[in-house]
Amino acid sequence: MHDHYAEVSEAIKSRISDLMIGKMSDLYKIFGDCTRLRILSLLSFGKLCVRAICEVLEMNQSAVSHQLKILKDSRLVGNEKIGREVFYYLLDDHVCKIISLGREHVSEE
Amino acid sequence: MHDHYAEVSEAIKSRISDLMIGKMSDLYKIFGDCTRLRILSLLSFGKLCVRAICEVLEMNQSAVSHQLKILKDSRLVGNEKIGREVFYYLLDDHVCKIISLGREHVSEE
DNA sequence: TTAATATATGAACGAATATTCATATGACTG
DNA sequence: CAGTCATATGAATATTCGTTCATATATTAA
Repeated sequence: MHDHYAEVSEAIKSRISDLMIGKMSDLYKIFGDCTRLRILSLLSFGKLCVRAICEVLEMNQSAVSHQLKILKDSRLVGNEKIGREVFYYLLDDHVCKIISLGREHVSEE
Repeated sequence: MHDHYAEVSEAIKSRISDLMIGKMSDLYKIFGDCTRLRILSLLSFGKLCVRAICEVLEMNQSAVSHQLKILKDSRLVGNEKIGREVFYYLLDDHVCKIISLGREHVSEE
């Protein structure tokens, strides 16, 4: 039987903390849904109100609002109410970078 | 009522294709699970066999193998059989970059 | 050959979650 | 004020998905 202690202990040292892993996987989960990704991709163009997002995505307003809430709770987007419309916009630079990297990756297949 | 046609049409033009969005969200889904992320993080250290991964993660061998299969099917890892052990390793540079970006993001909170 | 070890995999189960429906709130309009 | 429009949200439903259990395959050891 092969002894794994050496490689395992080095691996443990190089391990990212479980707290960090949890936060990171939560972040990726956000990106791991078509609707949210389409919303983020749209918002990389600029500020849009909910109805505009629904029109482009051809989706139920309720579904879109639910996902916008998730994006807002995770602080990836912000919003601003003007009259009875609510405009959403990207809050974080990493969003664009992460989307770019993902796009690069799937383009190279 | 506000007219959205201008902003919506610009948004549509800037939109990533749905096929692309689907592939991208599939990629992020992979990262959106603690177990898979921990495995990828471990493998960024170097090649490891299944049992070593199980030991570090303190997880069921079956659970780990199932996740390794998902990682392999999505071509993020490769493997090599030596004797009765199977060693897994990272296949793609984007993996490390995406993990780095995610780590940066969650670190800045 | 028999036993033990390393890994893979199908099925079952439970947990997480995206969408829809119904409805509530709040703002503008006439 | 009454009606309409924009958005938010709780509940229900359906589906996806991670883990476990049982078991199969393959390799090494005795």
